[in-house]
Amino acid sequence: MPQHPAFAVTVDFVVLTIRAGQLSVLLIRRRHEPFAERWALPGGFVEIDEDLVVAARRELVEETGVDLGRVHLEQIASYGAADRDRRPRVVSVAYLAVAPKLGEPSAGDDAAVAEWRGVPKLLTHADDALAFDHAMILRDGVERARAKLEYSALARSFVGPVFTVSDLRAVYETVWGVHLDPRNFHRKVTGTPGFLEPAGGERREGAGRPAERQTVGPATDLNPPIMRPDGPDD
Amino acid sequence: MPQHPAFAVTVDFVVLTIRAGQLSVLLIRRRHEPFAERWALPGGFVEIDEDLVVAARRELVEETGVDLGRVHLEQIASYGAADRDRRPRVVSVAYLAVAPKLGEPSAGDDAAVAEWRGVPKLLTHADDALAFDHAMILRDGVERARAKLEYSALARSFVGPVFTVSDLRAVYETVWGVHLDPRNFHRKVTGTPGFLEPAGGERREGAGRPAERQTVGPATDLNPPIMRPDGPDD
DNA sequence: TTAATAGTGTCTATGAGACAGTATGCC
DNA sequence: GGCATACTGTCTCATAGACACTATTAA
Repeated sequence: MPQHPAFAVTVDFVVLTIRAGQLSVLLIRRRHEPFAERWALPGGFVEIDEDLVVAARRELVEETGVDLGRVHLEQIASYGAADRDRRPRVVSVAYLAVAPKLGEPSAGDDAAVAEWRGVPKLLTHADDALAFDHAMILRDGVERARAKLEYSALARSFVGPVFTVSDLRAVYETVWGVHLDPRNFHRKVTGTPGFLEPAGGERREGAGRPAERQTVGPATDLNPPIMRPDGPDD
Repeated sequence: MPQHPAFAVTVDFVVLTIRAGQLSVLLIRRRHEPFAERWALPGGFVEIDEDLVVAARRELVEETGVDLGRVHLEQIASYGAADRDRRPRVVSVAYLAVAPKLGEPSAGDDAAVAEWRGVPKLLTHADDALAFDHAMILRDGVERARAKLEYSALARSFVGPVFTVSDLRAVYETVWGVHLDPRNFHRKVTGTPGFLEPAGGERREGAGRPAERQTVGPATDLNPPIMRPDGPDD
């Protein structure tokens, strides 16, 4: 039997949420080399007997204090180019989490700073701004989220348990960076069986007619999908 | 700085093609423990300075003699449950390849046998039939291929450089396990700009009017997609 | 001629996008 | 009242699915 080359395995997290009307990702500023003082996705080394997702959650808590409860979580991909890291060979498994507004992060462990950063601005210069190949991971994660809004019920993961159709529309508009017709959107989401359940009651917010409260229905897929318009328009 | 736990990293390949009118996957029968004599996806350990995709191609050639030229290739996901393997901790990165009819495989290296196996029958008892967690990997790979037929030009990867609309329809019918209306399918694929380019000339094959020869166009995405009918019907 | 496959045309139902109009709140 | 937001209805256009029909071959 051959000797197996010894790899280090890391997990990295793309945690997305919407803050201040902007698609945001949780970043840390690295305390140690390599890439000390550079911004990076939270993550770290997997223990030898630790499941990958467990490791990802642990590192997230250690570095940012953010505890993902039962939020949506899925694997993005693995990144293992032979020259991707300055240390001995590393393969990194990236995960995507989508959550409603979480608490403020608090830096800990290997992180000097932990905070939410706006995605649109970050993507324009991510290669310069982020450590390792985290720019690519971020792009893949954001694109995954954007794509899943089309054909899955992922959008509900960005809002709390009770929300309105407008809240949901804001998710689509924010993540896609487009403007959607409120009337057609309303007809679409309320007409998709199992996507929304009326929660009863209304919610007043500033001017205008109060919106009916909604909660999540059993549907996990949208069929037919909500088509994404061609490109950003705002 | 902490010591990094030493992982072994493997690559596994789900190579799909259509043989004898059936969606087929390339499997090997393992020569060595663990899971000696069991069927498995081709794959093996990644060298310490080797890119993941390079390793996957190398292992495929070593074990099956199949050399993927410029065929479609993408990562499926990584599989790293802490108890997934009997050996020291292993994380496996799985790749999907889709190719037109390749040569006959020839067993080599760690493989006692290498051959194409029909996917539908395999999926019904994959957990018993395949080593490690390769049943899950196979399912994920097949589902990825099925999904990508809808919105991408992946179907062309199952056929040679010159083909007919019927060939392409056979791909969809075989991979999805459904029957499609030949007339609507023809209208759909010929009406999607950039999907097909007439290659000139025709092809006679048994009875019936000869089909016009086609070759691949520049399009990589299908918009609107070709919708997959509800379920298998043959 | 018959059978088989390739390709075109036509009808209908569905749904997306545009947008008028109504309901109900705040100022 | 004026304005903003929520919600409903209506129109049009595009397209998927069903299927009639024509075209071209082999047997």
